[in-house]
Amino acid sequence: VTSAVRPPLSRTAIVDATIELIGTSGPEAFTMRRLGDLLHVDATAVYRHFRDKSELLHAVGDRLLGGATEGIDLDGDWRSIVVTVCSRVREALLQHPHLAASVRDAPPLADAEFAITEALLQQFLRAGLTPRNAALAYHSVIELTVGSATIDAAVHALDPAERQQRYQAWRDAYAALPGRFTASRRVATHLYRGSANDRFVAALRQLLDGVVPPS
Amino acid sequence: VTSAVRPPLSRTAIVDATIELIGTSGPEAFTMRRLGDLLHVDATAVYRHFRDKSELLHAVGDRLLGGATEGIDLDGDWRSIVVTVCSRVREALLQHPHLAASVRDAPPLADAEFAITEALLQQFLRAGLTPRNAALAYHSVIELTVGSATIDAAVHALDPAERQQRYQAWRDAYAALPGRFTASRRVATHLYRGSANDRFVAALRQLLDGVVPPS
DNA sequence: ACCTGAACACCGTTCAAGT
DNA sequence: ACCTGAACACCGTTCAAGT
Repeated sequence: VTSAVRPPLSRTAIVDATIELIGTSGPEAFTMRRLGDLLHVDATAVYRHFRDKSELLHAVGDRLLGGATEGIDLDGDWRSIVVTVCSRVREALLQHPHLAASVRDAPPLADAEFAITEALLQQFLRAGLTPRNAALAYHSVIELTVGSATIDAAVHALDPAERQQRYQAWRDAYAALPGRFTASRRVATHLYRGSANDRFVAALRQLLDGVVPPS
Repeated sequence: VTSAVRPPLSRTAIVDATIELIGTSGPEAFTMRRLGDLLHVDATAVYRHFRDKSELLHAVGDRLLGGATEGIDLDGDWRSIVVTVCSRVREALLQHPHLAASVRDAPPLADAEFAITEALLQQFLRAGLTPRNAALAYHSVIELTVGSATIDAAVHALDPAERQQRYQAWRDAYAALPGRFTASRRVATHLYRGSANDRFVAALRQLLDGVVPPS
């Protein structure tokens, strides 16, 4: 009997498997043992290729952020470009909340992060901001993007029906508040409406309007 | 020999101890076993008062966010009120970064979170927004606040000298990028300038300007 | 060179038993 | 009523041993 020849592990294969694991079963499903199972390898074999779990997550982070600046027409409307890049970053962070930790700990993650920063700063300069204000705008949009991803991450893992159910439960909670919470009761029905991504884009566009008032 | 009479555990005492544990040794030092040690009690005794770890963190979160809406003159300038409340929320999250996780998982945390939501929504309604737009504005400022806290948390834990050193290292990294990163090199010297809190306030004010264009 | 498998030092949590 | 302590089902990681 000839057994199937398994190619040796590689950093690339491990990163692929990690992303698959997170994608299918949610971020909390990622453990080294489960990763080993998926790779049909002992869990500890991964340690030959990555020093530890955080180094692996780092590599995953760079992979996921890698697509954020791909194939973008850098001469289009600057607002739209910023929205697209940030939406992609948010999407990548949503896939993997652990990623937010890597992002916050050491900004210059790797190539992907530099490319994102360059793209955003470029657009802010194109929009006519001074370098100083471009830097501020960059910090602002990144903060909003990371915050949106952080907040939405848990709900994002649910399937659509469960998600809507949870949003409804939250609306109900605000609607049921006692007397002194007049504003909450009045607004309750409008909270968590639409997709989280739409809310993010709306927020980002408003932020950009504050940065460069629309003419 | 009369042994010292230990008062029975209470939710309050457990929350106090948890905050102490996090405050002194960093958030990763918090485990149920260590909490038990600090309380001079078996780790599992806590389970009589809290269903599980996440419920305990929930209560801790509410305690820390409790001060965010205290003593605020709700008839002042609405922008300033929003900035103050959000700054306090950010400050609370910064002190205890792992709290951001509890915040994101289940918005209706408890009393403190309802009070914050009410205060913010109230101000947005005062500013003339429709309930629908007030809800959007609320989501926006919370996302920015959580994002700012998430990003700044790691650096915030450093002492000022180390912090400036790290910011300088990041500026240097961007300044040293190769040819095609023109925008990054041009803006590098302006990145991470001023205090993180000032950057946050600047971002928040710009967001508010986008929400309600200044007259 | 690359992987295995036992082992270590932890986790959160349950539950019968104690007082 | 409240807490203990053993136990369970996990973790990430190390390291000698295998091939």
